[in-house]
Amino acid sequence: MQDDVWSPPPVLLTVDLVILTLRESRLHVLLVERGGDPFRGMAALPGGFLNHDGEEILDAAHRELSEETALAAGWVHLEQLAVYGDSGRDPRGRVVSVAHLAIAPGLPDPVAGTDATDAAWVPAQAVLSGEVELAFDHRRIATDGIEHARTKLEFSALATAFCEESFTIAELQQVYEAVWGTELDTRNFYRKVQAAKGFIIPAGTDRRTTGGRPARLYRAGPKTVLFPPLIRPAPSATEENTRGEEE
Amino acid sequence: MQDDVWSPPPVLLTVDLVILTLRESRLHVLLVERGGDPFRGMAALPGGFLNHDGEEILDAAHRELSEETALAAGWVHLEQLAVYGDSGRDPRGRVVSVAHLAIAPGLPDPVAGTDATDAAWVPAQAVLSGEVELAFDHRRIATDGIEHARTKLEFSALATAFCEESFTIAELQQVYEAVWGTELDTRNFYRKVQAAKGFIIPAGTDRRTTGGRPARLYRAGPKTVLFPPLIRPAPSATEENTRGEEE
DNA sequence: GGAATAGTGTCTTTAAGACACTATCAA
DNA sequence: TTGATAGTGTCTTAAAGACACTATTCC
Repeated sequence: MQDDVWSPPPVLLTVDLVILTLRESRLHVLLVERGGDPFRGMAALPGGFLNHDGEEILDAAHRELSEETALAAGWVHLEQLAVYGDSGRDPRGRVVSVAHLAIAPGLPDPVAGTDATDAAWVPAQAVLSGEVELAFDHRRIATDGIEHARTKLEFSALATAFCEESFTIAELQQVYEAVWGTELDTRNFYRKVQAAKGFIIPAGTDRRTTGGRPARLYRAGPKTVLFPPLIRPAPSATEENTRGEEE
Repeated sequence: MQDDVWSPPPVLLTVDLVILTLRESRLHVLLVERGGDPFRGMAALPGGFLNHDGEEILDAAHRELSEETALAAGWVHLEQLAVYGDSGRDPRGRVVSVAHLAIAPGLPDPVAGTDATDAAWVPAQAVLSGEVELAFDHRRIATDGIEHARTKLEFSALATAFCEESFTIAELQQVYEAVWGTELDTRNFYRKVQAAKGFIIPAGTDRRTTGGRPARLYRAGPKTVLFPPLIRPAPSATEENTRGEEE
């Protein structure tokens, strides 16, 4: 079946990042303009090759993240999403990408990174709808990443990763509304976030004001698994995207 | 930052398989005995390198699966789990593994495959507990795979992948009990599987008998997403494994 | 009739959804 | 006092958990 001198085919590894944040109460993805071939000039997810043979994949993701966002490494949520390795996905050869999901509070305008001539926050909706074209299979990766975030919001405390260290319940609700692309009932939302013990805990006696009654401040609690979860409302058939439940 | 002639470090890609099945109403994992170095003679997950540069990752997983189980490719559930690429995980160098989860109905005793001198079904519990030692980081991969299956049973129709084409509700309950490692209330289970419309549908007028009242037969329905889901009971603190909910 | 397995019905509790009012601040 | 934002309470419905009996077959 295989030669005596057969040796496995090497591949090149990249990390690609779906970096999500909220800007003006809407979900945005960070995209870069590709500075080199292939797909020069086209929008793409930030990412790049491993630096050297010993670099850990997660370290590479952190490195790319800080190159693109100039962010303190400890403060953002970063997790592996999936591998994309179809043989035809990169014209340069066999390039396998480990996609990561990164989530951060409202970020400043990005700085141009090493491989990018330009970087910008783009509304997630523009990527999902196909209005913005992406290089490689990056639209698929971005779509998977956004869907992953939407699901994880239901069962984990991920939403707090979109917030500053302390935040109001109204701000937290805006996170859910922006990521899910729905509107939520304030009263039920208050009830549910407080029923999930350990999700958020009061942050001192601090308050903040913007004209009306001052809001209580909270910070992320110790629990990462929400119980009961905050199930997102089923999209009402007329929505933007229908969840595929049929086989 | 990088040389003019810098080029990205190549890595070797493997696929590893967490193959789950039910034997004697207990969850089992397929393990092989390694026939070559490193870890010669130690138990490991089935898997191997990509065959040639153009081979798709999923195809490689299917190939390894049929090499180990001699199974019709179309009948098993196979999905990507995650990537394991820590630089120290393989003494041969930088070997990155794409782990897959495979689930199949009760399988015959395995046939020895290409790289394996022996293969055997091992109770999942023996792997989770550490009673069986695995090569590389395969215990971690197997643990992640089992946990993935446990969670997916809650929200998807995955359980039917453990069953033959037609099955009884009692058999389906055994799947849940074996994978979760819990006992379930028969009456509530009947109610819940039937409340999840599209999960199972009656299979003709067929019945099967084993001494008592004949059972109705069902087959997998069109829905892959269960609503309402079948939430697994919270492990009661005294259980084998406690779910980490704290950070 | 008895053993064995299949299948169902009810009550209570928990959580979700829908819905409208009160509270606290600044100007 | 008005405008703005924060926060709460109730009723109804859906689903989970606990629990015990009836149904159909073979012997």
